Amino acid sequence: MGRWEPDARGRLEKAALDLYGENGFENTTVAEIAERAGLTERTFFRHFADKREVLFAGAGALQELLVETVMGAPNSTTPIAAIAPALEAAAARLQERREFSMQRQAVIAANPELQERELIKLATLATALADALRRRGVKDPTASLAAEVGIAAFKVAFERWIKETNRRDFPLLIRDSFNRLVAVTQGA
Amino acid sequence: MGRWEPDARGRLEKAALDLYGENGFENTTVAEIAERAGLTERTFFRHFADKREVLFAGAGALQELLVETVMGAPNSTTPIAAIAPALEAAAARLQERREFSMQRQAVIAANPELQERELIKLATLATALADALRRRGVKDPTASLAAEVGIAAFKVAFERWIKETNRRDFPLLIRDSFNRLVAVTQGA
DNA sequence: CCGCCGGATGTCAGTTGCTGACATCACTAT
DNA sequence: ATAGTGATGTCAGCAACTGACATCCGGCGG
Repeated sequence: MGRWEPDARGRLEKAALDLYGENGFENTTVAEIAERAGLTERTFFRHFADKREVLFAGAGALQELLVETVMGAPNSTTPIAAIAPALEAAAARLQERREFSMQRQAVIAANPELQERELIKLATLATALADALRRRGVKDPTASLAAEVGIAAFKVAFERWIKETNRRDFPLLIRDSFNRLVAVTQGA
Repeated sequence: MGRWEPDARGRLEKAALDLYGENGFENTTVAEIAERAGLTERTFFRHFADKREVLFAGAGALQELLVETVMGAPNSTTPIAAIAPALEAAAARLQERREFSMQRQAVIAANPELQERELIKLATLATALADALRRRGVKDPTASLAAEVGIAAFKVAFERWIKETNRRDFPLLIRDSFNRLVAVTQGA
């Protein structure tokens, strides 16, 4: 056995999510999170850049999944046809951890600071998507536009997935968003 | 003449923008801003919720403009056709204060915290747009989708407007974004 | 003309997020 | 054995933000 209990980072993530849920984000101090995880405040900040970031540790993996899926699409596909499957794959990934996703989203929905962080993470995903498209030869501003629109579709689908009582399939909601997207832009 | 120099709020806004530009957002303390404006730190926080908000005071007016323009569109218009002119009007408004808009954007571009705030302001605009559409009888998720897509088009056009050396007309860039949008979603 | 009230500002103390510098201590490679 | 490495602890300090209370001018009723 090592010198310390293993998975300090994971303990901090769990303690933070639980405390944010129990007492709210604002009423939770970093010292409390660290204490529940059996660590010190200073150590928390060695693992996470700030008090919010602890909820967004998984964003990197999601970005990789998106980019890999886009890059793996057949060469002939249009930008949207390359992006949509990537977003569906990401949705499936989130659906695998439904409990966690919902607990996390409830915390975020209750606090504007956390919403800010979520938005910049989504914007980062959009940038990564646009980058992937450009590497596939798509020119700007088409690449940026397709990426931003894709993320917009994702946002709307995600909100529906969370809000609806009869839990529909998340990737299916993504597909539905894209279908409606076509209809909406037709009527311009 | 009043008891104090007039327009304390305006002085704070100008002092903040200048100092953020001169020394960077992080290297500027609220005490410095207040001092330059001839006020105290406490007074700064009475006018603005936090250190970032001082750069986003105009967001409310922009939102009103958007909503009013959407509500003023003819009854028969499609969601996108109602939104696009609103965004063009907003673009025109920003273009009127080109100097200010650019100075402000340079400061925001240099700091992630400010980008977060900008993103949540844009998200608020999207919510307001969706709300306006719903009041015009557009159902969800079409309303949310149209609003989010509209903001996406705005973001891309704004970035182009700022970046390009040969300053093109901002509302025209908005229109161009929407046109490309149709093409991109066709190819799904 | 007097005194009271209201609103914008100032003063002060306190909490909390976050950082830099340095210490500790098991584990590991030589 | 000894030195080095990496994760953690300790401590001091800055700056963002807040609540409580004081101040002070202007207006307004009497």
